[in-house]
Amino acid sequence: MTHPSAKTLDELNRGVAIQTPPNGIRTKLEEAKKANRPLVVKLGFDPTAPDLHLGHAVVLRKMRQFQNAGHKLVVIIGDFTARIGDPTGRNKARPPLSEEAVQENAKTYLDQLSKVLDTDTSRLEVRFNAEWLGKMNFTDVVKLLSKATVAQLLQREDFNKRYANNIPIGMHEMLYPLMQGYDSIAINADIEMGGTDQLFNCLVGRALQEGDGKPGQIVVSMPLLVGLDGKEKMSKSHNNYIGLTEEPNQMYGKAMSIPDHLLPNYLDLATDFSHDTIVDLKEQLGAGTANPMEVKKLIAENIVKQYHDEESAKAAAAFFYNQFQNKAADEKNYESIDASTVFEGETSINLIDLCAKLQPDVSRTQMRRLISSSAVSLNGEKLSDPLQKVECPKEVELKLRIGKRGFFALTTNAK
RNA sequence: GGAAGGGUGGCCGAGUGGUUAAUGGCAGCAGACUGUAAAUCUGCCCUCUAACGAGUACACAGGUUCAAAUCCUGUCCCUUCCA
Repeated sequence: MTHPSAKTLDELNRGVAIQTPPNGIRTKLEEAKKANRPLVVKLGFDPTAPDLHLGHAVVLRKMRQFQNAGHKLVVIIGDFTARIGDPTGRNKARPPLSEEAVQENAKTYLDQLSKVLDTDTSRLEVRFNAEWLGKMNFTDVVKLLSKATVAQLLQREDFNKRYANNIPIGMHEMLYPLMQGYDSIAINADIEMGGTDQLFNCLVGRALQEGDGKPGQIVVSMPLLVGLDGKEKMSKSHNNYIGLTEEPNQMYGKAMSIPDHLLPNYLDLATDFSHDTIVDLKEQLGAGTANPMEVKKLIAENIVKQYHDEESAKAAAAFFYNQFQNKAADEKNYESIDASTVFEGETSINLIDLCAKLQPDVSRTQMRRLISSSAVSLNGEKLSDPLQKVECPKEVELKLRIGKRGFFALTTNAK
């Protein structure tokens, strides 16, 4: 059990968007020290979306700091919610998850969490909320419901908005904050973590605990990370995310696609550079003395390093440079394809047939358009006629490029 | 149960009988340029076809018409108000 030194407190407070009540972290730390026990820090997950990304990592990294300070994390998998299913709007066919699927997802979570957190069971506990929510009978539920009013729930921004705009709000949706709040009672949470979008739900938890005659949890909200599109928050549904388990090259490339204006934001929320370095880089960006691209490269490499290792990060940086920045086409990395699988014995085939086979996901109509807009090149030479014949390679391999990211090398291995 | 409004391409959103595969915006893709898969500009953006062209598409099922996303009937779904 470490003592809440000024340094620890400082670290824990840094980067937090909102903590309720103010100075709550300090209060809790002191409480814990007095009682000589670790704090219980809670974070909830929906078990239906097992892809964690850098946005989640903002919260996770803060939680890691709590771990380092000797406190205990409880990750709650909302399997009960998933069991009910969500009949809202378009996603009608979202079947309730089976017991096995939930377990499987939980395992996936743990794998991903290990990228940031210490997953030693003495430091991190995983609980399923069906454990307590599943046991409640209707009397319990109604009792829980009586703790909140419709007006209170309508204060939540998205409910409020939807109500004002005639967009449906399911009763069960209004129940979610209460269920989530009840989780806090069940595990005696001292602190609940989340993005600022979770503030409302977390506060409900605090209120419920107090209504239950227990000390209310502190709510620690981390800023939301803006996604690669530079607009929406990072999320799977906007497809603007970098997943924690993505391959180094992809991670690096995606990081290079963040808009320039987001750089300071990413320095703060996604890198583990020292505070001084971050301040320095931000200053240089502001003053225009640093090239945004170079800073972006630093960020990209740092991100890959965090979720893989130093070596992969360097390799990814080199790969990116070679593949996309280097003008010389020769040394790029091509996916090796056995020509016979494409040519199937023919000595030559149409360009469009060739491309269609290499990228079967793209419809032929689309491929035709791609070729016409000169997105395809063969051995460095742009081709724009879909019907152009391509000879089956013999000794020398064919280097075919489709769009920015399709690199294929056709070779004849046989014979 | 009653009344009113609504369901359009990945999303938002025009269109209320006829060059409408359907304006516009967002997202996506490509090209140019560059400082990167940033920014900016340009083009593309249902499928099949070498092409002429054809096939699907405006909740679903029918109907009227030379012609329907657009009119009629029924069904399903959503929203609001009243009970």
